[in-house]
Amino acid sequence: MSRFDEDDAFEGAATAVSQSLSQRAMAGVAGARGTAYLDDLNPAQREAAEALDGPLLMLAGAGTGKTKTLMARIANLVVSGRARPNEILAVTFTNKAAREMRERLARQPFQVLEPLRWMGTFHSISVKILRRHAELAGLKSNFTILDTDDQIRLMKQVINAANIDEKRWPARQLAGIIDGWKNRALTPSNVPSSEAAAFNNRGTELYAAYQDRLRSLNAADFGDLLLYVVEIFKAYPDLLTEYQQKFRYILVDEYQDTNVAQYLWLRLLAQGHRNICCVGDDDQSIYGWRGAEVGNILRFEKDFPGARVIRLEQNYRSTGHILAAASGIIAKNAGRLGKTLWTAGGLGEKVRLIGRWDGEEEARWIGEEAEALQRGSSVIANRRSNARSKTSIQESERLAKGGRVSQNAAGDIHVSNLMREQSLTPAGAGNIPIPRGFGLDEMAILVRGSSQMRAFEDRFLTIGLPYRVVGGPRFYERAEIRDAMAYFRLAVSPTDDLAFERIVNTPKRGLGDKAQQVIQMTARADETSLLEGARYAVASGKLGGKGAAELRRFVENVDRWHKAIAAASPATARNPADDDDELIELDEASVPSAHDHAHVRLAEEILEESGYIAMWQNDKTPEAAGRLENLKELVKALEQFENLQGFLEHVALISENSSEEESEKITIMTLHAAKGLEFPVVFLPGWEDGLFPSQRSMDESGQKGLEEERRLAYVGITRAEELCTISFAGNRQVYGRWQSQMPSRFIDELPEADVEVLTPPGLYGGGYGAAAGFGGNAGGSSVEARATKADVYNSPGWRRLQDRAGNRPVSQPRESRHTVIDLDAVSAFDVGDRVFHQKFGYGHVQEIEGDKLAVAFDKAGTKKIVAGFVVAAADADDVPF
DNA sequence: ATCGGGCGGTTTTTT
DNA sequence: ACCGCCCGAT
Repeated sequence: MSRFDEDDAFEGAATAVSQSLSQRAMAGVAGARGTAYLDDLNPAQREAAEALDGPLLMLAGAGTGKTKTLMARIANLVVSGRARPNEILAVTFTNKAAREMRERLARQPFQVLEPLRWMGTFHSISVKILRRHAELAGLKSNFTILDTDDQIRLMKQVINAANIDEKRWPARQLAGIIDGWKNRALTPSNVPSSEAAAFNNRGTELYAAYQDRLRSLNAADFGDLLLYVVEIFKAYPDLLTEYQQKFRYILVDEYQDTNVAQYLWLRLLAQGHRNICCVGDDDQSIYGWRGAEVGNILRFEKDFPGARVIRLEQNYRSTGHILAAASGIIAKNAGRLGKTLWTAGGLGEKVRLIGRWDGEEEARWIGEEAEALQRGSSVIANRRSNARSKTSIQESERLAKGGRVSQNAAGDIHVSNLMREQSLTPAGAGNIPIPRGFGLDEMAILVRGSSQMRAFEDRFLTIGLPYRVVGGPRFYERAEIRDAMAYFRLAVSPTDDLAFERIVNTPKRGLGDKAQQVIQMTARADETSLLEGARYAVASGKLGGKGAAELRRFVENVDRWHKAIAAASPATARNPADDDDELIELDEASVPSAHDHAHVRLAEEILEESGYIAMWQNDKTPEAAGRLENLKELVKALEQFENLQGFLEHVALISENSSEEESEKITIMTLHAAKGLEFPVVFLPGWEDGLFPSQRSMDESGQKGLEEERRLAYVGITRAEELCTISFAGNRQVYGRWQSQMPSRFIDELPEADVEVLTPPGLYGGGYGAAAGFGGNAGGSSVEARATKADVYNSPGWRRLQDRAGNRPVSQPRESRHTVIDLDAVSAFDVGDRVFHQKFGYGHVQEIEGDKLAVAFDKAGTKKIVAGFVVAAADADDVPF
C-alpha cells in the first residue's frame, strides 16, 4: 500500500514551481525586503512574530489576526536562517486548517519557496512518522488506517468473540471508552485500575483483544496513529532525538483542542530545544467531549517554565456591541487565562434578541428577516416604516387601545413601541437601522445541534430561499463511496479482510451468513486472508451451489485487478525506510505533471465488472441516481492522484465535502462547524435551556459542561461581523414530543447595554435582565428568577399570541409543576424525593453524593445526575403526557 | 437469502 | 419523529 511520501507527492504538485527554484534559492524566501512582512502587524502581533526562540504561548482571541501573525513568524524563522522550511513542524487540528494555512502562505507578498513539508494535522504527520518505523509498533509500513465504521465493525467482532451480549454492551460504547483511553495515551496495560470496571469489568481485556486484532490485520485506528508515535518516542530515545533535531521549530494551531496524547506527542518533540509556539484561545475550547483538554493550554507556562505569553486582543472582525456581548457571556466562566477583545471600529448594531412561539415560527421569522436584510431592511423595521399601509394602520389602532402585540395573516408578530417601553433602545430611534443590504452568502444560521437544521430547511424550501447545509453526511462516509473504496482497497491489498467482508456480498452474490462463515472458517484454519479462504473454499468444494460460482468469479476479478495494479506501480517495491526529505524531493520532481489515467480506468473497470454500478442502475429507489452521481464524482477525484494507493491514503485521513457550489446561499451549520469562520450576519436560534446549553452536556459534565456550552455561545457570537441575532422559541418538538422551553440562561448573561430586544412584551415578561444573577449564583434565589420566566408563558401577551396563532393546534404550555432548583442547591433533595429530569422523566432519589444524585427513574433505570439538573416533582401520580 | 415491521437510541465532530 | 438494526416471515 502507499507510504508516507505519497501525500507529499499530491501536495507537491502545487509547490512544484517553487520546488525547482528551491534548489537555487536556498534562503527559502523571496520577495521579502528585509523584514517588510512585519510592517503591517500591530505591536502584539509583531511581538509574537519576532519572539522566535523558546516556548511561546500566543493567546489569539477570535478575529485577532492569528494566521497573519503565524505567516510572518514562519517567514521570520526562515529569513533569520534559524530553520529551513522543512525543519519547521507546523501542526494543525484539521485538514482544512492545514490547507488554509498552506494557501495563505502561498498568497503572501513574500514567498517561502520550499514547501513546509511538515505542515499537517497531528494524524497525517503521525502517519508519516509511523510508516517509517511501523515495525517498532508491531506493524508493517503499509498498514491500513481504519475509519470509525471499520472500527465499530471490528469491535463488534471482538465483543462477540468474548461471548458478550452485544445488545447490552454495544460496540459503540466500547469504541467510546477505548477512544477515550487512546486520547489519554493509555495502552491496555496502562489503563488505571480505577477504570477496570469499564464495560462490564472487561474493558481492558477487550481493549487488548481489539489491539491484537488490529495488529493481525496490519491496521491502526485514528487513535493508534498518535499513540504509537508517542510509544515509539518513549521507547526509543535515540529516534526521538533525531526527530527533535529535525524539527528545530514547532508551531501548533488550536492548542486548546489538543488531547493528552497530542500533548505528550508535542512535549516529547519539544523537549530538547523548547522552540515551541502554541497558538490557541482557551475561550474557544469546544471539543472537551472528544478528549480535548483545556488544561493543556491553561498549564502551558508550568509545562514550559519561562514561556512567553502574548495576547492578541485587538479584534478586526466584529463591531463593538457584538464583542461586548460575547465578552459579557464568556466572563461568567471561571479559570480563564483572561483576555479582553477590543476593536478600533465602531459600536455597530446591538445584538438583537427575539423570542418566537415555536421552532417553526422561529424559522419563519429568520427566513423573512434574511430576505429583508437582502434589501437592506429588517422585518421589524420594515413593518414600521410601512406605517401607512392598511394592516399597519389597523394594528396601530389596536395598539392604541392597549393591545401590544398583533399578528398578521402570516403569523408574524408585529411589534409595537416595545423598545421605548423597555428603555433598551436609544431614545429617538424611531426605526431599527440596518447597516446595509446583505447577500445571502454573507449570512449564516448557527445551531447547537443538527436536529435544529430541519426546521430551517423545511421553511426555506417552502419559500424558495436558497440555503446550504454545511456538515451534512460526509462524502466519504456514504455507503456507496465506502463500498467502492472497499473494492479499491481489496484490489490494492487482497489481504484487507475488512474490505472483503464489506463487499463480498455487495452486490448480492447469494453469499449469506452461512457461506461467509465457511469462508471465515477456511481462512482461519489456514491462517490466511479471507480472499484466500474463499478461493480454497470454492476449490475444495466446501462451498457449493450458485453462491460458489459467483464467489469464484469474485475472487478471479480481485486477482485480475490486483495484478493490474501491481503491474502499474513498480514504486511499491521501494523500501520506505530509505526515504528522507532529499529523496522525496527527487521523487516529486520526477512525477510527471500530466498523469496517465490508467488507475482511473481501472477503477471504472472494477466498479463495472464487480456489478456494483449495475446494482445501483437497477435500483428503483429515489436515491439511486444520486448515488451513481457520487460514484462518478469519486472516480473523477481519482484523477488528482497518481495511483489508487495514493488515493486511499489520502481518503483515510481526510473527509470533506467535495462539491462546493458557488451560488448565493444562506449557510446553515452547527456552532462547532462554524469555528474559525466569520459572517457579516449571524443568526443564533434555539437559545433555550436544555437545547443550548445542552441538557446532556450539563448532565454528563456538570459545571464543566456548562462552561463548554458557554464557550460555544462565545464562539457563536464572535462569528458575526456586523449583525448578530439571537432567538429562542417557547415551544419545540424534541424527539417528537412537544416541550415548552425556557429561554437560555445565556440570554440572562448578555450585557443589557449591548442588546436590543425585538421580542414583544409578554413574551419575555419581567423585563430583560430580570433574572440576572442566575448561574453566577451570586445574586438572589435562582428559583424565583426561573419561576418568573416560566410565568412568561402564562402571561396575557403570550395567551393572545397563542389565540391568534390560528393555523396550528394550540397546545397549552404545560404549567410548571415544579420549581427549578439552583445548580448549587444540593441540599434541596433528600433520599426518597420525587424528581423530574428533562430527558429521563420521573424518578426517586436513591442516594446523594456531593453534588450528584443517584436517581431511580421510572422508565430510564438508575442514573447518576448532577443535582442541578433534576427538579423536585409534586408526587407520583402527577405524571404528565 | 432476502424483505419488512417492531424496537431502541437519539449532541456536538475530526482524524 | 426518525433512523438503523435485528429478527421473523417469505
